[in-house]
Amino acid sequence: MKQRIYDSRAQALVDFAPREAGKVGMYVCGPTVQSAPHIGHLRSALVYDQMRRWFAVTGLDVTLIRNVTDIDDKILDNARIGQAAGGTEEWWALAYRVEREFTAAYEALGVLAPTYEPRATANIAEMIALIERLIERGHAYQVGDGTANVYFDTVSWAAYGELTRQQRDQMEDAADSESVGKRDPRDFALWKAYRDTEPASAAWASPWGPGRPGWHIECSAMATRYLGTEFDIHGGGLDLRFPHHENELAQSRAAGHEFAEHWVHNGLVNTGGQKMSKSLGNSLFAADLLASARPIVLRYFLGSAHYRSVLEFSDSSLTEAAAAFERIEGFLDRAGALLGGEVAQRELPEAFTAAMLDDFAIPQALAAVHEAVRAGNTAIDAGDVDVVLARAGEVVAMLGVLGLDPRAEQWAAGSGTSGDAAAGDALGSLIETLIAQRTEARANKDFATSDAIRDRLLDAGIALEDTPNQTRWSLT
RNA sequence: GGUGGCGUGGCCGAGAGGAUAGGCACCGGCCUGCAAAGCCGUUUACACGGGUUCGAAUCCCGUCGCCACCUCCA
Repeated sequence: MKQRIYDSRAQALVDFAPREAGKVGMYVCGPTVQSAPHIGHLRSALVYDQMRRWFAVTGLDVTLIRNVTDIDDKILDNARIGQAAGGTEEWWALAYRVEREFTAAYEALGVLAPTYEPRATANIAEMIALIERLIERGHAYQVGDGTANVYFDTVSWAAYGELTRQQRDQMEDAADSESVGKRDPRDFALWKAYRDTEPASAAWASPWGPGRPGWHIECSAMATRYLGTEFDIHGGGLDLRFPHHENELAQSRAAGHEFAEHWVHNGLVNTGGQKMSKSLGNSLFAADLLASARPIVLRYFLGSAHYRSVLEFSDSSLTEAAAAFERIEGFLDRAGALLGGEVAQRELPEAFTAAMLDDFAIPQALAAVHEAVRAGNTAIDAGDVDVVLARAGEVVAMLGVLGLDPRAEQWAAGSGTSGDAAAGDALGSLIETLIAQRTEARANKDFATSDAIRDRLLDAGIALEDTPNQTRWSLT
């Protein structure tokens, strides 16, 4: 069975075959590091993380490039706002601080580091070279007023609009077209002239004069630098289809590069049926989410809708995701207790593989996980060790592919007892003592005492579960 | 005005011409001293109106509602 993937440009599911056998090159638009990461950023990163993990499972050597846009209007604006309020942070310090917040959030979620993470400011020379090439080929121009502004000439590129199937004359005009000397309202900035209201540190020398790059040119330059003029997959959020990706495609093709063979776009996150936005006050910041749920539960939640669908977030989302995920964890715990140790990974079930090959259908893959959990639980109740081994091994394998194995090193810090190991041991020892007292009380049919012990522990955040041979405890 | 998408049971969320997706919640049963966990089972669906078909949530037409994007000194 072949890998199927939905190509946004073709607007169809297509068979995916790497351009070069055994290898896949992916470029994903990373964040503009202007303010704190939110749930949408996390979802996007996770989508491509799970894609690249799956490609690796199928035997491909993945090169994943995810950029950091660290120079942009909003970064300069936010630094200016901070300084106006009495702060001292420079735009580049702000960008770097926010970049580290993103990295921390990605790591907390178990998003693997990309193969490389280029910064826009480290690729200015490549951008300038690309712009020069576009001017030479007649697809870009410096405005005639002597400023350093350079625009892409959309009229010169007949295929303009091919990604999103838009007709040039049907597009709304840009509001700024008159003031900056564009030949056509649809033309977009490749190089933005330095203005004296901006910090000198935000300007680079160029053949047209000091300035900084436009938004889109960076991705064309970086994708080409690290993946070549032709590569397999370009991804990003659905909101980037136009203008960002349309422009990237136009300028790259106009420069004579084949560029991305397939385009993929991940869906956005809604709350209360609305896109989240700062003006609505419904932003869901990564830091808050990571503080209100275990990271692995957040990761499970973010994978609970297909990557191209809108994902709805509500107050109960994380609670529900926790309940669902704890069901899986509970099975692994029970299976581990029965089998007396680590569960050896087995082959992936057919249904799981089929789901992943079908455009990364993770909700269906999770259904396969739950099927195995249910069958495994039944086998535990029946004492059928062989079946328990098989199902548990499959569950571990599937969770591994999705980056959701609760026993993985990644999650060690965020699970179980807080504090150091000694404190954990001391707590465990205390609990075991109380459990022993309760077991004795139960043996004497002194249920008032046994229930009191259980209630006290529950108040302290420790839940007890009686099994046929032992009483197990867990933190709630 | 243009482009793309969506409307599935209390909630989340798959599917896409012919059986039960899955999870959460709820209810009943089994198990348990009682719980918890687990297992079994019941209930509640495919926005609306037409059409095609032996058969439509799934295809076609229309209507309604909702969402995203439409170029960056916003």
